[in-house]
Amino acid sequence: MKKTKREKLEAAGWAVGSVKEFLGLSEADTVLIEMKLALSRSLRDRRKKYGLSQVQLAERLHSSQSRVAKMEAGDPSVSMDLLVSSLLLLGASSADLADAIRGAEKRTGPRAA
Amino acid sequence: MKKTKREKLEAAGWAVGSVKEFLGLSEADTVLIEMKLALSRSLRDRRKKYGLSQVQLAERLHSSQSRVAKMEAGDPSVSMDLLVSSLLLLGASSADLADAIRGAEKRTGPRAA
DNA sequence: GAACTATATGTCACATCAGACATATAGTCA
DNA sequence: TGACTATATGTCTGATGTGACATATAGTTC
Repeated sequence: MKKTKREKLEAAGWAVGSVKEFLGLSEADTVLIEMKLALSRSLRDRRKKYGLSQVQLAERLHSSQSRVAKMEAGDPSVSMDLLVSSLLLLGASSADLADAIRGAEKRTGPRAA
Repeated sequence: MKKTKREKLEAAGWAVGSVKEFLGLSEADTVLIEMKLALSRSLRDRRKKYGLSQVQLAERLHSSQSRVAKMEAGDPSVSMDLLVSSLLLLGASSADLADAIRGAEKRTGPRAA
């Protein structure tokens, strides 16, 4: 079964080195976390840029100070949806979000691939 | 966090740019939906590019065919986290995701990612 | 020191999302 | 026709995210 699936994959055009993307679940997880952290930093930067406290931002988001703190801390209980919608409510454009996300590739050491 | 029925209508409609005014969606809500739709399209494109069925993709994501269908349909029950992590498992890079997201504003027709 | 502000952390009830399953629809082919 | 494949849709239950609250920590001003 698995052999068949893999054969189909490679026959469909997967580069040999890229097939590991399917198997490397933890690698995808890492990139996802990096993306969230990038959005977290972007949120904090944007909040400070407008001179808002976490409480003031929470009011604007109809949320709470503790959740804003967790958003900025990259807490696992914060979803990407919440981060993105919060950034949008702070005036970010989709291009701004794209910029924040673009550099979030996984980093395994001092050098980035 | 108010959504659900609006998103359901919108996801079913596909005339996103005009639905915003029809339903009176906020700009942030609209952009978030557009971003999710952009990721949905990107997921479908990527799956087809590798010649996978929804069932085959579901197996690799450790998910189900119905959820893959909902992801690609832009169903409101699908989170951005799920879309992004699925794309990452399909080999997308953070730069790929940035590209998909960047054009998600003021879009009125389909486009490949 | 007290009082005040800003941020962080832990917990909880409730809402939302997840995978799974059944089933419906649509297209293909013998 | 019927069998087969791919995709879509509805719903259930367990898992996860959310806002709210209490409380802790840190810095500032008096």
